[in-house]
Amino acid sequence: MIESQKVSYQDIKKTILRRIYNKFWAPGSLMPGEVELALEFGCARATVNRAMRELAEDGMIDRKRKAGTRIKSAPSRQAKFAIPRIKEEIEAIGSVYRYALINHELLTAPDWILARMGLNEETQMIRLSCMHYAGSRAFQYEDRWINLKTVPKAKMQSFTKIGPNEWLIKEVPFSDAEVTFSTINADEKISRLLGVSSGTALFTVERLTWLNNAPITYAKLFFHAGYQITSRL
Amino acid sequence: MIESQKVSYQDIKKTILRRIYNKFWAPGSLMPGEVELALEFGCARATVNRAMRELAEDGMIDRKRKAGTRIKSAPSRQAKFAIPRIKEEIEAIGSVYRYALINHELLTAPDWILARMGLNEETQMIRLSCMHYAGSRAFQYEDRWINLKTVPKAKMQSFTKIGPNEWLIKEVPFSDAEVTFSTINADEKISRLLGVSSGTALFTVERLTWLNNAPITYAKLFFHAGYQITSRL
DNA sequence: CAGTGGTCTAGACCACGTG
DNA sequence: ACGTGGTCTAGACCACTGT
Repeated sequence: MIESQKVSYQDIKKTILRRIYNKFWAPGSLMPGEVELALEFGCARATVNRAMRELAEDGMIDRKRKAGTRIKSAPSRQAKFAIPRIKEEIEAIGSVYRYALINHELLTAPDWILARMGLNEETQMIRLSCMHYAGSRAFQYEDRWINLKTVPKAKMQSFTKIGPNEWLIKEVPFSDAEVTFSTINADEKISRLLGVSSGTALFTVERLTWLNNAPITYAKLFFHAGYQITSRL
Repeated sequence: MIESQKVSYQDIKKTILRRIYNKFWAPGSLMPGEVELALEFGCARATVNRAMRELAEDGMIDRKRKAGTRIKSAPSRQAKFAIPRIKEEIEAIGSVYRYALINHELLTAPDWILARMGLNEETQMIRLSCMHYAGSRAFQYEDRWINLKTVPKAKMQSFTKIGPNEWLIKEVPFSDAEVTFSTINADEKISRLLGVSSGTALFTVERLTWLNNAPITYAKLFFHAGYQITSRL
């Protein structure tokens, strides 16, 4: 048998993974350096580098200059969740997406919002309440705050036909975001809007975004009963 | 001014991102190819390639051979959640981790578990019920199923001192996993175990893992009231 | 078929961090 | 100080896919 093919970084990844599984290298121990592996696999160091870089991204190994590369004793794999845009999520399940604005007001942000955004001076914001429907079923209630200091042009928008999320995605780029998953018992108001009995456990997502340290928006999303979010890795 | 520094792929990433923000290239439109950009930035194509590859991973652009690279009209950024190991999560907040086994039985898996794992033949499994405490506070209730066909050595484990999660991470590598976040109202049994009133909204995580298409384990985790999970991106 | 991204090479220099 | 990973280059060939 002659190895006619060039060695690909993916082959190297697989081989290294197999060795980790088989404890060819003990968890926590040092594995050979890039030069040595390149020699062993008969390829360029850059190829080994790419394989190992991706393994590090996947949380299988720890790399440090000078110290070398270690097998993680407890591989910390990360789940990646695509944060879906609600319109697409609903249309993906074959339902018709419908949006309704419930309330729209201009006001001075209360302290808890300022704190949540890391602000400490009086700030004008827009607060929106809206509903998102899948066909005739209530899908999500949205409580949205938009910082007018960062996004002044939001003042000119009525948000009657297009939801704040869609508008913001189109109009305002963001550099950083924070997403929080949690759960609450539906209160009187929300249970009425979502058509569930009071006290029902609801999945909630909070989302904060910034543009270079300037807070753009805060949203709390309340999903219909039974909502779940899944990820493969 | 002379550009003395070499151009790094990170600089290129930033520049391209800025251009996307500023709509220098319209959303949905084609951006220049790697060769052209390499010329513009005065660097090697490989450098541009790395920048663009990462932007594609981040969900900012779409790349296709021959067709070229397009700005995504709706950037689909992904949130990455580190799936924490409970012991570390508890110790990270400065509490003492304690584990307690409630029940341990060997049985033939019921149909719903088989279906969930994609199996269709009678299978022996171990079912474990356990609690995880942070100091004196109940933190999580775990309902765990382990497939003995894939992990026969689990039969020899008592799981009285070490939790199934910790044991599995150490002993059994996995190739694929599926994680689902959802929420339920606490039933009588679980509310008692977690020390909350019946009906309280609880955050739940379901986790399924495989080793090369062979199902290893299914776990449903019920967290204490108020639990949340956060990610920055 | 031809154009674009995907990957590999061989060599080089640099930056970080351990000893 | 020096070894290891991090990055860049210039060039090459390949693989996919739109036309």
